[in-house]
Amino acid sequence: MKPQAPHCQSCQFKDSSLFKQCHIHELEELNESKCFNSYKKGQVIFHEGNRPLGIFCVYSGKVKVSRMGSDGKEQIIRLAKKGDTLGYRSLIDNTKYTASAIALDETEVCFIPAAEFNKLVDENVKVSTDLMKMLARALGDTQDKLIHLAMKPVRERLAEALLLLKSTYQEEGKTPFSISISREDLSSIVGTAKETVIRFLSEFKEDGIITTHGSEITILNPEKLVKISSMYD
Amino acid sequence: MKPQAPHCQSCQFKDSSLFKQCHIHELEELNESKCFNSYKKGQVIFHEGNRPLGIFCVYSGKVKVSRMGSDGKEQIIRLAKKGDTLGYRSLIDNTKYTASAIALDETEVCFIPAAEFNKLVDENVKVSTDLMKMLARALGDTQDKLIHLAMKPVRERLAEALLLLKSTYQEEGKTPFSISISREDLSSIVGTAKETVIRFLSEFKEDGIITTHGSEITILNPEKLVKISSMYD
DNA sequence: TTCAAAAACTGATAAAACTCATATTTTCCG
DNA sequence: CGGAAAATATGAGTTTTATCAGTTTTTGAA
Repeated sequence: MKPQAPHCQSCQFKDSSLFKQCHIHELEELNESKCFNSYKKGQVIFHEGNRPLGIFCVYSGKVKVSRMGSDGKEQIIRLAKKGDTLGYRSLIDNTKYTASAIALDETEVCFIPAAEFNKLVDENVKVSTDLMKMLARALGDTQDKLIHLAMKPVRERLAEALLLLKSTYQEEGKTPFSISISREDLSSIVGTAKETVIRFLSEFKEDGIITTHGSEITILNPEKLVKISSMYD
Repeated sequence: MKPQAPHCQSCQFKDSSLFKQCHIHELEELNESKCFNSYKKGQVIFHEGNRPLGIFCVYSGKVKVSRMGSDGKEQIIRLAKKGDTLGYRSLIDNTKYTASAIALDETEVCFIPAAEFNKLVDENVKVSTDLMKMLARALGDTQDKLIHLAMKPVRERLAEALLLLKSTYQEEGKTPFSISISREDLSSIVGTAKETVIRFLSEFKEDGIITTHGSEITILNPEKLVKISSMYD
């Protein structure tokens, strides 16, 4: 029933992923060494503290990358979607994973062993340049998150988080945008308590900005969210 | 009176900076194109919103990299010391500076034009590999900051900030560590209000962990700071 | 369909940190 | 050295957000 992984040469992300600059023979080699895997909602793709053995390419689904505090509180560092690369930072830095990657949906992922990845980066300058730009962009994004966490109140950060979910996961033309996400996960993106998230979501509902059905949130008025999120920019 | 910049070939950081893997002829070329500058305390080295024209190498002094909120609140993203590279993220990402670099002391900096930097990165794989690792490490550091900001209370973050200052700026053998830093800057590292910083510093003083003379803070008991900073790790 | 578990929601209270006001000390310029 | 400006320090009161306790709704499996 589950769709098999296509060959890298015919992968729908071959022209948009980190490997878009690869030659055909490189894609073939990639295809030989890669390993396809499925994860159910909640399953761990890689775990904080483990040594990276390669990198991951998301083929379908949604993934959260997050760290746990000792008090059980979770902070989501990044959201990944199909076509995204996971786990490259630790591999390059040659350190253990500092965060875990967990499937938010039924998710399919290709694993590329470190040896193959390193070979590719060494041999293809275009790939290594793209990788560098990816790192630079990720660094910029993380700095933005840091700034907003430090400077914006929860209401604005929540508005921003909803817009992030929309810009990350909205499919072409599917309007209005809807997503099923637990209040707990949402609070881990925003960096606050789940009750606080719920309260502000209720406020957004009263203002007609969103509606909810269970854990499903529908964004009716993204413009208002933009206005709220950038109140102090 | 001011010491002149030495040639890159005999720079004291030639074996520890980003350019440690350069050949002699590359260092010579670097030396030709570089431009040496001095900055007084408070002077801007590069400014948020401007386009990067190259990268900076700190030769002496201390630099803060920070962003301003519209309400005038500042968040310090990074502290740089002699031997460190500045402004590379924006250049690689080909975006405007998202933060400003400001001298915290009398500071000397070499500027390397983008063309020269890019040429070097293109031609010397070792340099580009090191640059990639630098980005990966910076990303890891920033993620750590994000997590701590989200999860740790101010008291712990302040202890951490003091340890960061110590690990960044303590000179070989100079014990106990002292640094002159405004409470305002310290609060911009921690991500809190300056009064809050002052209150916890007073507490640390009462506990004999630090002493202060004006804006000079001396760390008497770093071990206690470690204990405080990792209370919930 | 039903029921139990999980998740969403609501309210009350407490804690952490911010703001504002003001006193005191330090800095540094003339 | 003197004095004004800046920075540090402290106190009181307020705001924001967290925590805890409980209710209602949703979900998913028997």
